[in-house]
Amino acid sequence: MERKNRTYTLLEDSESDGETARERGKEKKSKDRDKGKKRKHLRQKRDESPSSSEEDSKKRSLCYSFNLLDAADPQIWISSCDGPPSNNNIVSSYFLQESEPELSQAEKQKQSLQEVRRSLPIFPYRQDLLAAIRDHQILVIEGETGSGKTTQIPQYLLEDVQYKLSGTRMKIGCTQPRRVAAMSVAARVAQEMSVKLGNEVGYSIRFEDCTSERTILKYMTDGMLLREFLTEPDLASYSVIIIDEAHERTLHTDILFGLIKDIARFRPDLKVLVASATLDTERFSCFFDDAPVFRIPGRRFPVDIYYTKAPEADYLEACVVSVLQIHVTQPAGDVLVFLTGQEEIEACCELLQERCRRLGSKISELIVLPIYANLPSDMQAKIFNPTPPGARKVVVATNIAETSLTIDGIIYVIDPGFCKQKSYNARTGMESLIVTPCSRASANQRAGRAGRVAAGKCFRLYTAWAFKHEMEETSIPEIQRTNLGNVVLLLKSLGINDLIHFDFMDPPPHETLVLALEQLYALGALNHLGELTKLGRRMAELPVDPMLSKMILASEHYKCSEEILTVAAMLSVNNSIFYRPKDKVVHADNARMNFVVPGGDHIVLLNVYTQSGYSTQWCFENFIQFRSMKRARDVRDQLEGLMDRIEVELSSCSGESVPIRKAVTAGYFYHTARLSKGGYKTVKHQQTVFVHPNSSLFEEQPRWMIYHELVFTTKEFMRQVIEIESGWLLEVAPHYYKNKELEDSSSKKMPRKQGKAREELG
DNA sequence: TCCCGTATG
Repeated sequence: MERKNRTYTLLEDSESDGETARERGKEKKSKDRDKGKKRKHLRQKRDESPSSSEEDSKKRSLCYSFNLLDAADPQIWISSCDGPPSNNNIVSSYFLQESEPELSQAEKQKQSLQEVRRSLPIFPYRQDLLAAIRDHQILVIEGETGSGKTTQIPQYLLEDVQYKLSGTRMKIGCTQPRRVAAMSVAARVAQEMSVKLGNEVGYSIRFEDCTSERTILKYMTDGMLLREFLTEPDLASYSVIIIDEAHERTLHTDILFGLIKDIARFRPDLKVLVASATLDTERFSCFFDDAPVFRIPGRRFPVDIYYTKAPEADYLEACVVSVLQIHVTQPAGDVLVFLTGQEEIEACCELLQERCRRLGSKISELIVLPIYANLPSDMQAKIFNPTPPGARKVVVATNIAETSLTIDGIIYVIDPGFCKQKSYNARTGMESLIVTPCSRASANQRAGRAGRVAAGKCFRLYTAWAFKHEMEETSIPEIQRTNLGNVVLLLKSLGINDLIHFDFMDPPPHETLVLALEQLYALGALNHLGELTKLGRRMAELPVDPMLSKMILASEHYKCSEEILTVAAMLSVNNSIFYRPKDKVVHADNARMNFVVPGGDHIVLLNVYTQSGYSTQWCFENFIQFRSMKRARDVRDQLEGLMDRIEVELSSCSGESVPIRKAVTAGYFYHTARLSKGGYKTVKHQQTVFVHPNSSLFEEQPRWMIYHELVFTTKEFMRQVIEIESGWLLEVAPHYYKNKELEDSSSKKMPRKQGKAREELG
């Protein structure tokens, strides 16, 4: 195993920081805590022969980490315990991986665990790290994957004498971007500390709080800590907050940055650690008032990087050929191919299988396996099966394999350099998902996947020039690519009124904030001064988007809260409820048609939920994603549990459609479209939009519709629509709609099928 | 006429 030289660097600029922090501390003690204040395509050409490029000056050698313990890198994936094993969420567990069949003495096991701990790259830095944490309130930790930072730093703190002596024992909180990471890391640390998971060491994720009063170390998702701000705006029960995987720049992590930087000012006793992979640590340091950076190396095997000599036009074909070349010319080792989505992956797998069939016995066995988030779990699990001797495994993946899961045995990575990226246009309120060149950081992450178990090779299907000049250094942070309605409501409820001047590390587009504020005002969540109303406060209690929240609150008036809770839960997973594999499109579409009822897609979703048998078998037969159904049930249960708090009584309209659609309208009146020549026009922006072909109303043409979301793919599509009557708009939002707006001036000529759906409703 | 990259509360 090759290791990079261990270098210890502690960048220090702010000599007076400790001083001022202490002074602030004195100030704080004398005053009451003021909680109210808180608040190009890269044209590509494949190398003729990847292995023959020794002389190629473009060949690079990078080192990447070998990772046993990092949060983002689960090594073994097993089915979760609850429910049938085949179709559940896959859950990782270091715990099971570590437990050996021979039941030797617990003592012996404990010893070997401590040996493993001492062998981690971070171990030699233990004392310096503790000293740095003692001397600085905020510390940026640059730790490569596999350094052990996620599991070890909290333990070092807990073992440290200083920490033990520092008065009241308060919690250490450590955030992770993903649920599985929070769970598996907590399990690992509990094992290392010989405590029961949920006692001293626990985790907190949505739907699952595995902590107790004894918990002093809590791993959690970043979104969960954000929610905790609502009940504890100064995080008083924490003495240390660790923001892990900060480089991923998730929406929630970015908001946490601003909030934590703020509370750190009047809580000098709070220690903040921002842990990130290499890259960007200077930016974190800069944002946190020049906080020092502490560097820890990781463990890694070298990965040779190969580029193409010229751009390649057809990267799918290039992938297929590259895989086959590796298979024929390279020593044993599995291959990981990064593509952008389900369709590409299915096409690639088909091509590979077809060519292998044609080559027949001339080549050894090639096992081709797809993986993407929407693939049913039992099919996902196949990628973790060990490759039989003599065969080679090829995993064709989306960027799910970039951070969310790790496959053992990968030696070769093929990277065409693209990914699908969501963007949000605040002027139209439209989302789009577009294939774009990925960032250099992303490309390096992909390459690193080849160097986990041994030295590896990464074949980049673009030129070294393109890598250097056409790719961005890092990806655009999520906060700049997404609708912020939810975030704005949360910040408002934390008492942060001036969002335009909120301390964002990378501020979102101005229009995004303005649209979010505008919509919250229209919903009645904000008054004309931009302050939260009573309604707004109730809306903020629910972990859903503002319009959905308003819809739920409105359902009380229409006596259909039971149904609306279901609709809300189903909408929150709607993009993946119907399973539609390419080879069974007809069957899948027929199965879906069986659920169609009049009124629109929301009513269809309600119908699916009502009819759904809680079994994998039922889901399989009806082309429904079991995982999504399970999630919908979880969301619904959670929301139902919150109804008390927001004072909504549970009631049912026995599935009658009009009250349900009126409640939806009360939340989504901003999303109205009216029939016009050649499609629909949104009422507020006069934008031409179309009914999505998957909609139950695709062939109907009701005059007025409410859409759940607007997405641009090949056209401007409304996804999830219901039919409404224009009069309802005046009923639910008289402050927003004028009678004049709703007059039908343009519809002298009625389209063929107009009104059909309504007749059926009776 | 479709196409859902990945997460999260």
